[in-house]
Amino acid sequence: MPELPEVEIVRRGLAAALIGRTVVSVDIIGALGPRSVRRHLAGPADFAAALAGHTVIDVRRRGKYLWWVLDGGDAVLAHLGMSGQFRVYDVGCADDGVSHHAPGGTRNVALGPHTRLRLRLAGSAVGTANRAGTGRTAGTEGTAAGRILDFVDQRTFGGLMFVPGGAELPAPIAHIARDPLDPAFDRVRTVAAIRRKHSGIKRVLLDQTVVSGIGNIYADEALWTARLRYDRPADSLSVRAAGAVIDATIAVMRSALDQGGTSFDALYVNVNGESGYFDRSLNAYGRAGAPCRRCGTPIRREPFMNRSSFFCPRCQRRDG
DNA sequence: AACCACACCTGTTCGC
DNA sequence: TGCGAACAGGTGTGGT
Repeated sequence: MPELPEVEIVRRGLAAALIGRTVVSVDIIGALGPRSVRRHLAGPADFAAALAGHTVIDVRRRGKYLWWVLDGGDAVLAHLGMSGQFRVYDVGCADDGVSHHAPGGTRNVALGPHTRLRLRLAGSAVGTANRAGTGRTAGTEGTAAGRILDFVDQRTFGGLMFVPGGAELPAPIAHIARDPLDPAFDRVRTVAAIRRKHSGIKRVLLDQTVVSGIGNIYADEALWTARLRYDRPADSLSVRAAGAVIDATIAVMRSALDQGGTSFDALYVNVNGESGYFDRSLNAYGRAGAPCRRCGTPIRREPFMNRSSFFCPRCQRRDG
């Protein structure tokens, strides 16, 4: 499931693939395609029309949301939900792609069963990638190349919307707190916010208005590292303990980022369809019955918030 | 105001 | 063999 590290991998892939490119067309695919733009209240046709003709100038992220900054200061806001993917394909010259034979204008890339949106982009990235000594000029590679961007989403929890004037921070996510990997993340304020909550610490870590980007997997991993059980009251934590939890989220998410993210199944892949490897490093999540890597006690799984919590019943304590 | 339960959604797996 | 239940879980909403 995509949490912050996975979304950041996708953001980097999108930045490389989209910046400097112009949206030529937007196709909304199949009966479920409109669901992927359901949060765009003006409707699918309006979404497609609003986006066409715009050039992408940046791709940014906050927590699990990412957005494309468009020329003119508008934005396309996206969330992967549980199973959303962006996939990038080069399809040769855009000019010879205008004779659309297959539905959706596909020339040589088949539509997958869960493809909800297909964008066609033209133009090439210009500018900063050009480095002295490479012997290449930025913009040469891929000039006039056509590129396809598919939004694929099996469970349709994800989606895109066009946000006028949303370049700096799209209004629909103004309530989302900064994430721990944000350079402007305020650790002191976040620790204080955590310690004001009477809920269990895991519930607080999953509250995107307190700190964003953390989902079920990395919450369990951070709590294992900090030796806290999921239901430990947040307002019972010392400043030091709450800080340790935050530091643990940072460490585990940075580590996952270094390994390309966590993949349990085909639901998370990068823009080239490749999986990450962090699942081999997990200490708690998905390890029910397996020995705790610290003390050997079998990891326990308990239902929690319509999902599962994994923890070591011996070295993760509810009481301080 | 703070907190909590639940709906939303599809494909896979499991038990009967 | 077939079928329904359980499960995966991030987010927004509405109720307490």
